[in-house]
Amino acid sequence: MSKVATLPEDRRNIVDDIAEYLYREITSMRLLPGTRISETDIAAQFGVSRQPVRDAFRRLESMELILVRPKRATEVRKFSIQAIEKSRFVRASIEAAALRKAAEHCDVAGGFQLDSCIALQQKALAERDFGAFGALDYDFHRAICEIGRVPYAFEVIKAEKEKVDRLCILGLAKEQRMPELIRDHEEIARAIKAGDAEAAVAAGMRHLSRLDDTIAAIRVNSAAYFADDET
Amino acid sequence: MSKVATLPEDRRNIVDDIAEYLYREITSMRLLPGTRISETDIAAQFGVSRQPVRDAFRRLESMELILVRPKRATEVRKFSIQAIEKSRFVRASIEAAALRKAAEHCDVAGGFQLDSCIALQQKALAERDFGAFGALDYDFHRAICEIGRVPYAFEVIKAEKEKVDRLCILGLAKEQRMPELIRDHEEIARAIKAGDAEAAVAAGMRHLSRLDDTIAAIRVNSAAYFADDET
DNA sequence: GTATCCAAACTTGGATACAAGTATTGACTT
DNA sequence: AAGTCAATACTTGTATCCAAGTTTGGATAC
Repeated sequence: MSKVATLPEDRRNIVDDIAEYLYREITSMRLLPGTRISETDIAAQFGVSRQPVRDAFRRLESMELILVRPKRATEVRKFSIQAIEKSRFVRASIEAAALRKAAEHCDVAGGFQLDSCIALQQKALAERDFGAFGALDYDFHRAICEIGRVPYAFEVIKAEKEKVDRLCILGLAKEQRMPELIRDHEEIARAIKAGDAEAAVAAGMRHLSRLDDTIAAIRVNSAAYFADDET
Repeated sequence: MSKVATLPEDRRNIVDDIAEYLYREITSMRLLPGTRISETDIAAQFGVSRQPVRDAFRRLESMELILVRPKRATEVRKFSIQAIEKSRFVRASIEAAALRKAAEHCDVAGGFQLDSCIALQQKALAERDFGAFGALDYDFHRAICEIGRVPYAFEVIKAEKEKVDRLCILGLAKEQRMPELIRDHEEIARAIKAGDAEAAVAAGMRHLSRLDDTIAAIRVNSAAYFADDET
């Protein structure tokens, strides 16, 4: 009875807490790439032993967010040009496939879902609510996957997006680009609703490529956060 | 001096050994889905403490190969219909993008690389060397990624392929289908060399879809290895 | 003043001991 | 004989201790 209710919260280990904390610190760039972190320090900070911290480190290591160097030190992983390239290729490939599926399966309800995302996004921009704007961008891309009946595609997009989003925090003048992004969404929605897969993919790829020069600029301005070669 | 030489082998932890061992056991289906494995047992088997085994378990858990249930037991993860669908969608998406790139960038050397793979594969089939046949299939898809100048794409394909390959070990009559697969490869190579991206993608997708009925059959014949719902 | 070398402090890797929860098996009661 | 309950064995989670290697800083020799 009550066990069923207590189980979910009981499942949350110390490891989960620490891993989630570090994940947020790193992906929000409060912990910068190259920063050294110590199992002992984090353990003391949370008032636990090193063991759960160890497990949390292992989890973040498998997410490629930290670099554990045996007997040496553990540090927040720097950006890798190759990793970014791979991530962007994966996301573009998945997004293209999802767009084709969406153009194929879009119905009236789906079209309305896209339009409603865009309208809310225009509202958020007008109100300068940039947090909501980002969340709605999220929703738009998720809607595409749902319309295409490939909801799992968004899991991949989300994972790849988060990798690059950490990087983009370093960028400037994001607000100026938002109207452009909304126009992209409008174009994508139009193509999907028209069932024109190729136009949807073309618009989608153009949308994604807008990040390229931003990333290139960050790579120059924040070279210290980039690894020299892949380790 | 000698330190530099000893470091690479020193980097190999016990954790790596255990994780690799378990990985091979699971992906080769020597350890069947649902089999319960214990940290203590594996530790005794390797003559080490539970600590490195724990770390190895965490690594395999993040690869979704095992399911660690706190205080209960750890077992080899069963197949999930949803996970298979997702994996196949991801691979198809990446492969389609790689094929387009390959058709765009293929030169004489690239064409020769593809033809040589196919020739060797025909030889392997004639000699009934099925191990070599599988390895060459691997090489063919890697060659496509290299020709398309997206080598990292193969890392994704490889990861997704391994997930499904474990499943396909349960299938039967793989040899009968090999000539069909070679003809697919020939068609793909022809389209790539001709620079016809859409034909290459079409042939590639047809190639991948040959697994669909095999998987459907396995799902019926080996229902015990499939999870009821996603956990 | 500079370079070299050694020692101490800090890092993670691994082993052991204990804690907490679950499943199973046995005895006991009905 | 069947069902219930409790004890026991087994699971993973956490804490602590020791081992091994790297780095860093200071002392010493030149």
